[in-house]
Amino acid sequence: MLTPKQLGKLPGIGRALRSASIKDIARLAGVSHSTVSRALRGGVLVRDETASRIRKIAEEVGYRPSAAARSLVSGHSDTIGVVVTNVADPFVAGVVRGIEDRAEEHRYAVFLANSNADPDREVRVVRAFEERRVDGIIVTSSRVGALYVPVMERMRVPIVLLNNQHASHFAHSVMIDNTKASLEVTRHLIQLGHRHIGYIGDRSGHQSDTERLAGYRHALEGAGIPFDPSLTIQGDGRPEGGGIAMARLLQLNRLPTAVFCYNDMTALGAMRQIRLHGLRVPHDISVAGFDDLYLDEYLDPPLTTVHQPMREMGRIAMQTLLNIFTGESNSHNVRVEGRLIVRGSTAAPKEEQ
Amino acid sequence: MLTPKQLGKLPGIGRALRSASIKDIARLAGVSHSTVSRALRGGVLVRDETASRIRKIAEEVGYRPSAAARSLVSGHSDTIGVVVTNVADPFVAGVVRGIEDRAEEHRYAVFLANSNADPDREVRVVRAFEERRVDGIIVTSSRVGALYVPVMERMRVPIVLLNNQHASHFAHSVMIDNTKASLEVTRHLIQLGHRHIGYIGDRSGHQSDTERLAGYRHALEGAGIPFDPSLTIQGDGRPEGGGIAMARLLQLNRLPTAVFCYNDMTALGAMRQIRLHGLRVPHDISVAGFDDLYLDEYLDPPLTTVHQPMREMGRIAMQTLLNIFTGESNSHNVRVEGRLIVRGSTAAPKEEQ
DNA sequence: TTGCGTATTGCACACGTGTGCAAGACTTGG
DNA sequence: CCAAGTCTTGCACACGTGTGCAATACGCAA
Repeated sequence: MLTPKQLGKLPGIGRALRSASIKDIARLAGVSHSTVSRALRGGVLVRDETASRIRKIAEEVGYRPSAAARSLVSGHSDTIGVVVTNVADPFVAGVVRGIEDRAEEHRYAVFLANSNADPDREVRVVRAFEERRVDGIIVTSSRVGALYVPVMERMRVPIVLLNNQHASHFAHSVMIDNTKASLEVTRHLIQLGHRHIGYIGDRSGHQSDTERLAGYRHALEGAGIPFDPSLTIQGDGRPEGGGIAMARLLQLNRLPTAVFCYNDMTALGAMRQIRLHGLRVPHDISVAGFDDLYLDEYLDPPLTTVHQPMREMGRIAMQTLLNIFTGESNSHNVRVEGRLIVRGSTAAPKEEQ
Repeated sequence: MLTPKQLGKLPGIGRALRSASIKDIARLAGVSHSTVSRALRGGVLVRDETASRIRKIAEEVGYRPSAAARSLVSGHSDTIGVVVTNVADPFVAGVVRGIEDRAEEHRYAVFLANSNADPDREVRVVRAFEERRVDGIIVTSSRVGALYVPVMERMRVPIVLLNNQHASHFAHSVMIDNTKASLEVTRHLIQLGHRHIGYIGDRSGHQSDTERLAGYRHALEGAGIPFDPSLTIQGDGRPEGGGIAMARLLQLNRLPTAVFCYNDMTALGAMRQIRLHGLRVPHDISVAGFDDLYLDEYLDPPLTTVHQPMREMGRIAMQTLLNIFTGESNSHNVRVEGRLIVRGSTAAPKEEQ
């Protein structure tokens, strides 16, 4: 152990105004800071005895290299930035977990920032990332993809979009195959015997909404069922909007016998609205969602949905950045497949009365 | 705009190997880098005309100050670290959102790291935070609070614990009043007429579990109902554990008429198990939870629970750090009150047969 | 002993930003 | 026209780490 006197050699360390630097260790070991740097990094150009002495002192003073100083000279920060609309959204939280998983494996630190779907805030967030010199950026579910183009030009920082709009303008993206998955859901409903199927979407203009609607229409078409615009209603991707939209569907003269919802949160609100109307799922109306949130199987009835591998998608997004860092690839556009999961919320329609 | 020739004066900028620094701007403006620094910071010691010329150039080259260089000299990073067990847990996600909200308001960046309840990983995470010189740390729901004591000693970094064990060993914490809230829940069940009430807890050893159990027992005591150990079963804080625990309660000779669950996730599993047994909530068994997750009111029946203001608790934790940074306070132990929310999952017990 | 090669270490500069001090330019008053 | 004061700017160093180059010390062969 170091004596208090030795510690006294380090001005400020005793009372810890700042943490120990390699210069402090150099002073204690009686060598130059260069030697300390080499001993703690490679150790190749330093005599074994000297190196181990230095390492011992470093251990004793609890030395931690300053990432800021290191990144200043190395040119990279070993840090990435993640912009999300809202971490409290369970889909987003799952994605973030996957990102962080893989980042931690490779010793990258993760900055997390909520945009709250507010463009001004998104601008501030991106500016903060620029100042912190993140090595890469991942953006989930943003509507303002265009915002990131100048950032890429200026910083030359790779940006991976995850389920974003306008992903095609970017070199890197991870997207779920919305059209195919919603085609499967709708086909499932058709196979059960439904021919009067509603669709509750997200706010208009969202690419994923457009694609899911396209899959729905494609399935109807394939089965020779005419598309009925009155059965397609906008929601907001949350239970509130799902409930309101469902209420409108329930005012139609001829009720749908099944409803496909943009996502599970929307389905949650729709199912509640159906219950409030005194109807039962799936006896009166079948309901299907999208995402496969953890809670789906605990609902009554459990929700039929599309499994979207959120955590895996987060991992892929981070892996894409890692591949770019190591130069293993220049362009990445990953298309992830969804998987239909049939549970109790969908069933054959009751007999026509 | 700058001509390509002017841009050529900046080696590497044209092809953007690194972003522009104040030295680059100084060269373009024909002044020293000190003048640029002053112009872009305060602007007080610089002639107006010079300052505006510099600002214009900075704008044109898309200058962003390097946080690393700045923090090296300033001694603070304007960054905090958040350690969570798992972001995908909706309670945790809510807290993180609150933290990030307030941090963004004050221009602090947030590092997020999952520990996955793995002590080794938690150690690595904290080491990474040390190297990045975070100005403060917030830890949620960790079981290894003791880990952070040496970190505080070494870095002198303020640490705020949120719903952690052993919070009493630390100067700063934000906790919900578990005992009082669970006392209220249990009293609510007693007032409905229940006298045979089960409790499904978290894994043993968790402080919050101990406190919630204490509130439960206290309420029973106050009503003159003897404590029956066979009605108290361990879960794991997740639906799976809640289901398994409930299955054991359902094997008792005399079934409980109500069950108070450690949290809503546990209640989710318990309710499902009750349905699988062919019984109904609340007709046969009432169920209450803890947390008030967004999905509670969309369940069938909607879940009676304790509202835990997760987002607000996150904000308070961040605010505590900010207060410490500005020297406004030295010690902070905030106790947040829960609020009983009665919904459809609790009702009077059916008539004794 | 001398010469040469190698192992070990220190010097000095770089990264980008901030700031105390001094020097120069300019203004104002007499 | 000169002196004193103010305004504006540059120099030089600091923060903590990394690294090319030179210097020194050591071992070994001739």
